[in-house]
Amino acid sequence: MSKKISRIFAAAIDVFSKFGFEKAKMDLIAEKAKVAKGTIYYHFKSKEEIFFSLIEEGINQLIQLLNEGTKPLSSGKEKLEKAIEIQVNYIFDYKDFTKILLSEVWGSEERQIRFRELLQKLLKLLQNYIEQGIQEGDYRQRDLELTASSIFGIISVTSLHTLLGQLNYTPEQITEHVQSMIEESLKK
Amino acid sequence: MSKKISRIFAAAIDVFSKFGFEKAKMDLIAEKAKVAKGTIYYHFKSKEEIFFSLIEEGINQLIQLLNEGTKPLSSGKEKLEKAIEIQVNYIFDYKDFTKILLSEVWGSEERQIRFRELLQKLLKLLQNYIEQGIQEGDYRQRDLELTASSIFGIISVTSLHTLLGQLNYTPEQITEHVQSMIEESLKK
Amino acid sequence: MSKKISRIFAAAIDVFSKFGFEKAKMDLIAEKAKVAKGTIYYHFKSKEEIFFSLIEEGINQLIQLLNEGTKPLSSGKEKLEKAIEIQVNYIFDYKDFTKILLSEVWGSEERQIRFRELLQKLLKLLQNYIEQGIQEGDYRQRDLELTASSIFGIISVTSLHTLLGQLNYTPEQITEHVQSMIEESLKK
Amino acid sequence: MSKKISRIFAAAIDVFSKFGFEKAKMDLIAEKAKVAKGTIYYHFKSKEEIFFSLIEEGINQLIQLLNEGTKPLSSGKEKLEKAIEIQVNYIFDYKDFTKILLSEVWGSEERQIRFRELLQKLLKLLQNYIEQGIQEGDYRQRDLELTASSIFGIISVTSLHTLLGQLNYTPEQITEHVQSMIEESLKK
DNA sequence: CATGAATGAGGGTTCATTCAT
DNA sequence: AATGAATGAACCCTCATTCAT
Repeated sequence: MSKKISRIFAAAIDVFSKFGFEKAKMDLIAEKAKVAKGTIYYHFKSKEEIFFSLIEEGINQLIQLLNEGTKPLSSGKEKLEKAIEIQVNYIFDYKDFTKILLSEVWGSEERQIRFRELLQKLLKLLQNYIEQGIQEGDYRQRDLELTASSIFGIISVTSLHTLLGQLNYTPEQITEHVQSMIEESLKK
Repeated sequence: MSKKISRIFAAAIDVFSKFGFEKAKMDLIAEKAKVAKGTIYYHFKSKEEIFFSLIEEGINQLIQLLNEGTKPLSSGKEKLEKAIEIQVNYIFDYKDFTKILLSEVWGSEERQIRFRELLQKLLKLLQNYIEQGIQEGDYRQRDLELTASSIFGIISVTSLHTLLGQLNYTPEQITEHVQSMIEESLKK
Repeated sequence: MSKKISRIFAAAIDVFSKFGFEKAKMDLIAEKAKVAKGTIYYHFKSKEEIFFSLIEEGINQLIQLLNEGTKPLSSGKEKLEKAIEIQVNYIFDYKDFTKILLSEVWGSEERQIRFRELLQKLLKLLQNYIEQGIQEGDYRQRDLELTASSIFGIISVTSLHTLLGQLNYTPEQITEHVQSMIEESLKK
Repeated sequence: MSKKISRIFAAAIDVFSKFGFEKAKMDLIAEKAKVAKGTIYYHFKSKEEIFFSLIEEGINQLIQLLNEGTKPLSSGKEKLEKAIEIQVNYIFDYKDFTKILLSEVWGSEERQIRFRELLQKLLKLLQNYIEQGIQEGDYRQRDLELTASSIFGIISVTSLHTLLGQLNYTPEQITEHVQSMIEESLKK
C-alpha cells in the first residue's frame, strides 16, 4: 500500500473518530494526510467508500487476531476467554477505530447495513467458541446467537464507557470482569 | 403542552429515528408536524435542543417506569429482574426512540455528552438494585459500575440487533435470556 | 410572479446567453439578480430547471406572438410572411434568448431533447400556414416537415450570423430576404 | 501521423460528439484511445486544442471534397447543386462530426469564434458558385452573403433534425429537397 | 516518447437558522 | 403565536492540467 494511501487511512480514522461520519470533512482528512483533496478521490470513490474500507480493514484485522490468538488453544472455554481478552485489548489499542465502529453501526444507511454484515463474521466466531464449549460439557445449553450478541454487548459497552470517560478501568480489569461474568452465566 | 408542540415532538421522533440526527431535516419535521418551519424555531432554540428535549423526555419516562414498576417490590433481586423486563419492553414499545437513543449516545459532540449524563441516572438505578441484592445476600460481590454497564450493554445490543433485523426474537425471549444470564453471573 | 423571481430570470438569461449552459455559474446569476444563491434554489429545483423554464417561457411567448400576429390574416401566404417577420423581429428583440435557444438545441442531454420537443410546436405552426397556402392554391406541393424545418433554418442561421457579428444586416433586410426566398421557392 | 495520435483523434470525435465539448472528459478520451492521459497532453496543448484541431481537419476535409467535386463542373448552377449534395452526404457520412460542428458553432467562446472563421471559408465557396450562376444568367441578383448563409442554414437544420431523430428522411431526399428549394428561389 | 499519480481551484447543491410580516 | 421566503456558509466531488519518473 502506497505511503499516501496509508496517510489517508490514518487521517480518516482520526477524523471519523473525532467527528463521526456525517460531520467529518474531507478537507480535514486531506489536510491531516498532507495530500490534496483530489488525491483522496483518486484513490477512493467517495467518502462512504473510504469509510467502509476503513471499517472492513479494522474488523478483518480483529478477526485475524482472534483466529491467530485462539489457534493454539484447544477447548472452547479457553478460546472464548482468550477472545474476550483480545477484543478488549484491541478496543483499547485502537480506541479511535472502536469509537467509529460502535457509534456508526446502528442506523439504516446503506453503509451501516453493510457494516453490520461484517460484524456478523465476528459474532459467528464467538458462537463457534461457545458451541464448542457446550459440546465439551463446560457450558450449559444456551441460545448461541443471543449469547454471542450479549458478549459483544458487554465488551463494547463497558469498554466504550471507559474510553468515553464515564468509567475508569484498565483493560485488564475489564477483561477480568467480562470473563468472570460470562464464565458464571455459562458454566454448568 | 400545546397541540403544535406535541405534533412537532411526534414528527421529530419519527424523523430522527429514520434518519439519525445529522441527516434529519428540519423541513421534513415541519412538514410531518404540519407546521411552518419557523414555528419550530418559535418553540425550540435549535435542532439540537429539540433533539435533546426528546431524549430527555424519553429517558425520564423510562426512569419513571422503572421507579413505578419496582416500587411494589421489596428485594433487590426482584427489582433487577423487573427492571430488565421493563427496559426490554420499553425498547420494543418505542423502537424509534431506542434507535435514536442507541445510535446517538456514542460520540464526542456536546449533545452526546449531555446525553450520556442522562443515561447515568438510569445506570445508577440498576446499581442500586444490584447493591441491595448484594446486601441481602442474593448476589455475590461485584463491581457495581461495571456490572450495571454490562447489563445495559446486554439489553441494548441484543434488543437492537433484533430490532435491526439481524436477530429474530420476541421481547419475552430476550427478557428471559437476559434475566437468566444476569442471575447466573450474580448469584452466589 | 414575484420581483425576485423576475430578477433571477433576467439574470439567468443574461448569464446563460453569455456563457452557455455549462459555463454559466449559479454564483454569477445570483449576484446579477442581487439575491443569495440559496434563494435561487428556493424557487428552482436546479440549474437545469431554471434553464428549461426560461426556454419554455421564451418559446411560448414567441408562439403567442405568432398566434396573435397571424390571427387577423386570412390566407396562409399572408400568415407565413407575417410569421417570418415576427420571428426575425423576435430574434433581434431578444438576442440573448435566441443565442441560448440556438446554441443549446442540438445535443443529446435530457434537457436538450425536451427542448426540441418545445420547438416542434413552433414548427407545427409554420407547417399549418404552408399547408393552408397549398390548399389555397398559392403554394406548390412540398414536403411540409422539410419545408418548415428549412424556413426555421434560414431564419435562425442568417439572424444568428448577423447577431454574432459575421454579417451586417437589419432585421428588415433579413425579413425581406427570407420572405422573398421562401416565396420564390413555394409559389406555383 | 502516428498511430496514437490517430487513436486520440478518433476517440475525441467519438466523445465530443456524444457529450459536447464541456461534458467531454479527457479521461474518457484517453481510455477510448487506449493511451495514458498524459500522452494526450504530450501531443496536444489542451482540451481546446484537440477540439479545434478536430474541427479544422473536418472542415478542411469538407472543403477539399467540395473543391474536388466541383472541379469537373463548369457552370455555377451545376457547382451549387453538387455542393449541396456533397454537404448533405458529408453530414450523413460523418454524423458525429456534424453534431459537434453544429452544436458548438454558436457561442462567444474564443474557440467558437475561431471556429466560425473556418466556416467562412466554406460559405465563401458557396458564394462563389452563386456569383458565377448570376453572371452566367442562370440566377437572379441576390445578396450573396445572405443567400450562402441561408443555404447553409437549410442544409444544416434539416439534416440535423433528421440525424437527431425528429425527422425521417434519407440524404437523397434532403438533397433533392434543398436543391429544389434553392433552385426555385434563385432562378430567374 | 509515454505514463498515471497527484493536484487544487472551482461549482452545484444543501439546510439550519433568521426575520419581516 | 405563527409563517415561509430568504439567506449564505459549508461541503462533496469533478476534472483539466502538471510533472517526476
